[in-house]
Amino acid sequence: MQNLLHNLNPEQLAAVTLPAQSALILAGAGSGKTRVLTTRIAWLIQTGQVSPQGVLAVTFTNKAAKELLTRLSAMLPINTRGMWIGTFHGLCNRLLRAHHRDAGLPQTFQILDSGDQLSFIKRLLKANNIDDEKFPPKTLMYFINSAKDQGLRAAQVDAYDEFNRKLVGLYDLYDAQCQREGVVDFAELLLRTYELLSRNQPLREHYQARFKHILVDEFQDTNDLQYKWLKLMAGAGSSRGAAVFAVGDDDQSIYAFRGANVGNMSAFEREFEVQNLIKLEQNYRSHGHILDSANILIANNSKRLGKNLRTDAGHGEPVRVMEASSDIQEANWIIEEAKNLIREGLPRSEIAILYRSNAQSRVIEHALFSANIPYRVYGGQRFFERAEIKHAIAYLQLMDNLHNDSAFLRVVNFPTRGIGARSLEQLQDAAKQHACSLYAAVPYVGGKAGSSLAAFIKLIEGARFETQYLPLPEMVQIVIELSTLKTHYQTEKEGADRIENLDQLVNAASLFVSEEGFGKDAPALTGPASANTVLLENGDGNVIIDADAALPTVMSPLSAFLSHASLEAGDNQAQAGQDAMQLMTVHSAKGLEFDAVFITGLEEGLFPHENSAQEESGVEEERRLMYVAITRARQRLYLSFSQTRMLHGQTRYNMRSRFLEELPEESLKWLSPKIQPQWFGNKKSAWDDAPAVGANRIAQNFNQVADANAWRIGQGVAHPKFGEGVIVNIEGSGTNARAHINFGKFGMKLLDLSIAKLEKI
DNA sequence: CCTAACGCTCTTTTT
DNA sequence: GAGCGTTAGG
Repeated sequence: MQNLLHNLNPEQLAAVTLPAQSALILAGAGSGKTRVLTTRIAWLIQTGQVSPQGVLAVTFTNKAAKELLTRLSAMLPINTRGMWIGTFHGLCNRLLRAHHRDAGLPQTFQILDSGDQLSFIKRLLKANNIDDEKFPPKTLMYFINSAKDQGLRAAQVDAYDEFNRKLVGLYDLYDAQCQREGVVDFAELLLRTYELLSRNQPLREHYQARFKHILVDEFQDTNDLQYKWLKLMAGAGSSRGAAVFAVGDDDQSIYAFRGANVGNMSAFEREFEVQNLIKLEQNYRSHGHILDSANILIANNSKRLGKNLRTDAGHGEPVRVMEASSDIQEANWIIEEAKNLIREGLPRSEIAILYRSNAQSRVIEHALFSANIPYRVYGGQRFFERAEIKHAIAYLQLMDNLHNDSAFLRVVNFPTRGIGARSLEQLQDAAKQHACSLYAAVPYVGGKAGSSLAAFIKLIEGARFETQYLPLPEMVQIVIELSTLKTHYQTEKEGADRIENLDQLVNAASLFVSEEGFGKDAPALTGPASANTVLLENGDGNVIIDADAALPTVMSPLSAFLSHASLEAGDNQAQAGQDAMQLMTVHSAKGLEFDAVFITGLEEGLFPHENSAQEESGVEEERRLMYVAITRARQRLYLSFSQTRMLHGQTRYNMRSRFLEELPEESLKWLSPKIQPQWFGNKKSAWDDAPAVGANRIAQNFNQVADANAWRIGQGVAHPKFGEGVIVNIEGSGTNARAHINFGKFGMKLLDLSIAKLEKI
């Protein structure tokens, strides 16, 4: 135990050894958050305060869960199997598998990833003759997901107008169709579990009694439903409730756009009667100038719990700032600086290039490629999202659940077997008429022996029969062959990579079987009974099976593998292993750290992003994003922006980011001359002072590119409706040019210069 | 029924 | 500029 607590600083020590009460740990960037979390669990177990079975630790990503588990097994000589450590979704999946009957789900229910969900919705709209111009699939998807993320069923959503009433109706239809097909989206995993536990008292009490300590990572990222879920799981309010140990950083809350609610932190303090609030403010990562920049930047945010990072490291190098004339020049500059760093002895993998949006990576990649520097881009397509893998998985899904229409439609004519749109339309009509799945509807549409559809059914049935007693990897192998996916890609000229990936899928299945404890001889389609299964009597004399840690107790290897494929989309790293520079969005950099970091594209409209600039809360989230970006750096930090940039095939002329003005002068070193733009006189908003713009360099630069008659930044204009205003920014060129114009009391407008009736004044 | 050409959109992302 | 979805033609 001595060495467990060894080397913790006083705050960390205090957090790790807190009594069994709910606690909120405000853990700043680089303050040893994961260390505290793992040591806390190890300490609780080692001191006998809790058994491994009594621990529930929740994370957001599989990566974080895995890291928790590995670091924990290094600390503790015990089997970690008894502990429940996983993502919200992974844990809910386990619960729903074990209690599928109580949750009203088929045993082989399948999980829709976001791509699946979108095509599911498109299909729903088409089947119900809904105009997808008026109700775009993405809008509906967002509507449904955010309702579920708040814990609301269709009936509970407040429909305040005609449009919303329609959306609610579609939400209801959507849920019904999911139920019919035996599929569940990500948010549903949580909502279903929440409803299951709130309705089923014996079950709820069983789990509440079991988990004495609940630990939550990245608490600032929880949404409303996850918070309610935690309250239920912990038995909040009851005297025997679990101790919830929540670790988070409100300054790193960057996922509000997908439902995360930082307000959960203060709600937690209140509702869990938190007596122990501990701030971890000692930073072990960054040099002084970098940390000062982060602290001073984030101080511009109004809604904060308040926290200031400090370091014992010296000031270190100043933060270097560069203005480039174009995005291409920006990329070339980055590469020159990176070469210097590499020459100084930095490994390439310790240099990261961050950007706000993925579209920015192309120019940088091109420059790196020309310079012959190995690099790795994060955030590309994941393994399980590749088309060929999705197809193979769909065959398996269909075999596991014949009513999964999404899977049916994906592969019924792939590879092509002469089943076209017309036959499928008929089939869909028949399915609707008989209220059954597409698979079951085949006999109704002349699925006579010999027809293409009948042949397809025969294929699926044959595959089921042939593989029913085979271990999972063989099963996958055979399905890839029988489906003719392999031969299809063999005849395709670019198919070699795809075949390689299909082989990888068989490997993934083997790996999954050995890692998740599915014996190689276990039958693939039926779940084996297990000695680990815990049986309990509930009040009605019914039996509750505790969903214990090992998946084999509650589901078949195939179902488990399919869940795995949806819940863990797999690595998206290209050529791992090589010492390569790291390219990624700021979002995906969260949780990582590097010796040297480049933050690129620091321009108004890009970072902060224009879609976030409308509301103050949007700008504050962008600022937190910038804070996350800065705090990734250990020793060197470079900031860059460009006068011109190609975006969506058009040249844009952006002002430099307001965030640059918010950094401490004394920590910065400008590598290019710093031109003082007049519109940054105050810190409210970059737009506010726009009318004061006179001749400035960006405008001049714009004039060099465009012809003399063109509109220019700073030009005063008159509009028939909005009156007098001034051009603040121009994007695009020629007939596509649009301008941000500040019309004073009418506010900022974005007008098409070739359409709007504007006069120069 | 299948392929090629056009036209629209377009943050951030994990599960 | 690129990827997707729709439409026109083979």
